[in-house]
Amino acid sequence: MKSNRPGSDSSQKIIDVATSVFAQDGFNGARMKRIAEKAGVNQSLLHYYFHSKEKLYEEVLFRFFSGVCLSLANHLTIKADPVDSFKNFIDTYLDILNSRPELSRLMLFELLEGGERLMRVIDRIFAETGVSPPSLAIPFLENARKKNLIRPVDPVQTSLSVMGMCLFYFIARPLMEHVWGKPPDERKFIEQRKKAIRDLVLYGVMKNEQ
Amino acid sequence: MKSNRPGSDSSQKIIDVATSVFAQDGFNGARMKRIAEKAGVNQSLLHYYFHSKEKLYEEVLFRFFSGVCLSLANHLTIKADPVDSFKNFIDTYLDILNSRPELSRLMLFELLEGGERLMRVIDRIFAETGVSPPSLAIPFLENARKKNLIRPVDPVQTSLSVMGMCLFYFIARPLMEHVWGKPPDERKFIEQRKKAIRDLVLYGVMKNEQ
DNA sequence: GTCTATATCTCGATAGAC
DNA sequence: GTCTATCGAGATATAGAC
Repeated sequence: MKSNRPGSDSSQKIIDVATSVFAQDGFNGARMKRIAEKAGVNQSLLHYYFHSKEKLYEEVLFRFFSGVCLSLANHLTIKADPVDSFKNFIDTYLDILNSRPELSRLMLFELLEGGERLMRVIDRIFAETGVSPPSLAIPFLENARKKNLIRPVDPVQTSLSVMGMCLFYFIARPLMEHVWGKPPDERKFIEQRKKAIRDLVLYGVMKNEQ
Repeated sequence: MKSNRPGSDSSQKIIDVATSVFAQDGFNGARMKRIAEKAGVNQSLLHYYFHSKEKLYEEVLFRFFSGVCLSLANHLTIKADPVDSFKNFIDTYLDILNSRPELSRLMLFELLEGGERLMRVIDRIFAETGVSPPSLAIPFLENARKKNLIRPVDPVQTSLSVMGMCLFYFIARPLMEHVWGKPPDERKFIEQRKKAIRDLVLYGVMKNEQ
């Protein structure tokens, strides 16, 4: 299990640890020393493999978001019933955010820092796989629209709304718990979150008979 | 207008500049040197007035969020018609976010860094003014609920949804423009954003006759 | 590939003159 | 109150032995 084996996998280990450290502290807050320590390798190995902190970070972003996009593309399926499609979309999105705590943090740190590096990564992913946010989101709205089940909503606005609702909880959790109190059961809370977003997107808060 | 006047207002100038620099770069990314330069004062003045970077930052957070809470409390009014109340709530929230670009960035940087300092600041604001997120949000839901106009939604879930929808646009703008293209008129886009959030919260995407 | 040792730089903070 | 000068810590990055 030690890293100084022949045909060493130190490089992969570094990427994995760096992903978690960058997600925890952001690019500015992350320390190369800490990554080396947690990976159990010498600090100069990071430079040997990845040249600089900047390059290491971009490699982390690319590998991580490639994986997420693939996972999203695999799990999102358009059902016959548009309501089922929405349900699947939101559930999948929240499940992925929940199973990879790094995702929301890497994404928001990047957005706050301007997002140039993430844009480059997204372009690269799109060029290699054909997957992009619009290509993931639009079919669901068009499907429902064709069947005349929904209002003619703007896909950009709706995407912003759904992403904001889904992402925000994972970022705001500590503050939310401080202000509203800690929910007794975290797993149950996620399920409630899913249902709340689903119901809000589909029906809003108004009573049906209104 | 120079800073070395008697009865100098350098202290206020430093706070103002520091607010914008911390919002731009986050606590870790911000540089005391840059704050001093942009404020047109010597770097050691920052330490003379605020002792340390940490203390300066907390002072920035407190003054800024106090102002925002006051502004929110002033503009939020419960109307006779709950639909008008919601409209007012969302419009006010988006207007404030739009008029103070630092707000969403300071808030999200704080959340990503754990939020301990923001929690302390919120407690302090609550102790001094009685204003807190629940005290701002709950009356609107209760008002509508009493009149039996809305479903019995969870206030925590609904607050998370509304805040997420409102905040996300201001953070994701660069990426959104990269992926979906730049909207031709920014002011118009904000108004569309208001309407989209309002309609989604009230009615969801489903057609009324559904 | 992996290590030790170190160069180089930048940051936050302080001492002390004025 | 405001300045100059500087300290000491800690960061990224590199040189070179093994």
